[in-house]
Amino acid sequence: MPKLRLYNSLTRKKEEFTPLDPSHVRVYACGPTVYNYAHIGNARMAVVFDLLANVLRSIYPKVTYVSNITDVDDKIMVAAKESGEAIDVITRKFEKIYNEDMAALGVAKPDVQPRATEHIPEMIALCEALIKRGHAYEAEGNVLFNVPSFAAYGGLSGRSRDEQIAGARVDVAPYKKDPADFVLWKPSAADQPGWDSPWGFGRPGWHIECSAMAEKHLGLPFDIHGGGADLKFPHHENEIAQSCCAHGKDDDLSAFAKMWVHNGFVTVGGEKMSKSLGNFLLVHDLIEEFPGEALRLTLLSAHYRQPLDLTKEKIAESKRILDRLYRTLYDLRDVQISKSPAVADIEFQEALLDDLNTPQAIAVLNQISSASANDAEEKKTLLAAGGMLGLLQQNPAKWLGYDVSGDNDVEKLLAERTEAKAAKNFKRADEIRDEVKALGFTIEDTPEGPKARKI
RNA sequence: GGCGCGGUGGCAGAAUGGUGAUGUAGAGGACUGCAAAUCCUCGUAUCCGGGUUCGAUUCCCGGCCGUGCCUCCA
Repeated sequence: MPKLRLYNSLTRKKEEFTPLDPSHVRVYACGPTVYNYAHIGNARMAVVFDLLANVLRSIYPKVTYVSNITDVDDKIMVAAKESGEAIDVITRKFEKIYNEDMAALGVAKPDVQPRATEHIPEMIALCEALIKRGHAYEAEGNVLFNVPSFAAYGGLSGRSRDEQIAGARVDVAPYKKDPADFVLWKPSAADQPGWDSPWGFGRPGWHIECSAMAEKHLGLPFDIHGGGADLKFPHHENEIAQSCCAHGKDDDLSAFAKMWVHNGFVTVGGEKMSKSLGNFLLVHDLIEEFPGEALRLTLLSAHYRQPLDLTKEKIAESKRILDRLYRTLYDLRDVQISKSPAVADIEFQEALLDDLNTPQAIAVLNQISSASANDAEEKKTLLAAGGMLGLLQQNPAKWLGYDVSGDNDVEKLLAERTEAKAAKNFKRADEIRDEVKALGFTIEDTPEGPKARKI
């Protein structure tokens, strides 16, 4: 069986992936907090783990991929106050938009997409377990995780306790036993979202929801936990602390998830997106301007751990690459193929199995597209390889804009131009080309006659 | 300040201790009435300085530059 190699953030090494249970691979990736339109950083995470799930499915019989929706968070409360909309209206709205936008990028919905608000009892149970084991304490309606109680804390991000304190710029709440302690549960005012708990009316802190949802839907330990690189600290560090300590695994960082996979950032203009710079790129806007598939290819054009600087020029270039690949498929449109094979191409597969080396995989895809020893093989392989990457599954004629049926004006002009050409009236033929262009089409003369293509 | 990542052709971007992929842009050519597409050809690309080595873009050390995390963040 082919083996996947993945860079494990926990060990800082590329490792061979060995599932805990080869008959059922379990993956969790931190999803979005739904209070605004998804930006391209959210999209990169979704595309990367969608691809990882595809690759795992190609070599293991069963894969469960869980990615959550965080629908309780102070940022959502702020957004609600600003817009005047109810919190659940906002979260449902942006959850829906998130899923629609990701679908436009060819991202399949995760096998399970749990909502934080539907796992409050599990979070409360985790808090209770942590208190019982002496890893958490109550103070003024808060439940706090006591960081010094977990000696292995900081192992994922490589931070010693001294460094954390030295680097801390946050005000330390007076009720904290230790400056590094973080909130598991906090009190809510009557007008804030909250749930009854042993510590009064309150709501979860930021990190506990992922611990609860991952455990509920995958069981512990599970195989791979993923997310954006910025989540490593403190979010993932704290997830590990909560989940390991709640189950008495005080000395084993991998008792929660065996491997940690982090995707790199998307930058705009060489800098991280931020509100102050005003350089946020939203998926919602980009897919108005470009096909979602072009954006997906752009997101896959750099290795997932590398930073990716996204520009519109780059998306446009991806579009041109897809044009060429779809043209290859269009040229093979009459070639009959049997069902696509599970393994597209050995080199292609090896590229992806080597820590999801998508640039290499795309290079192989290009080679397949230009080297055509056997048309049926070529078509089959392109479709299979493209499918693995979430690309090339559309109708080539439609993608290329050859589908002009029903446009009588264009068809009439094409016929007229054919006549003009037959009469060697090239002046008129060129005029018609301009007229058709004004209608939004370009004319391509082919052995089968002229074709209009939507620009 | 602490920790990390990166600097490869115009641009994007892999890989590698010994002929440096792939794409895109550009140039030339074939084909075409002209185009488009396709095909062929082309380009003095591994940040700088040391070290290890028969050999370094690759490994090590030191610079310089860029960027990220340390605070909400995918």
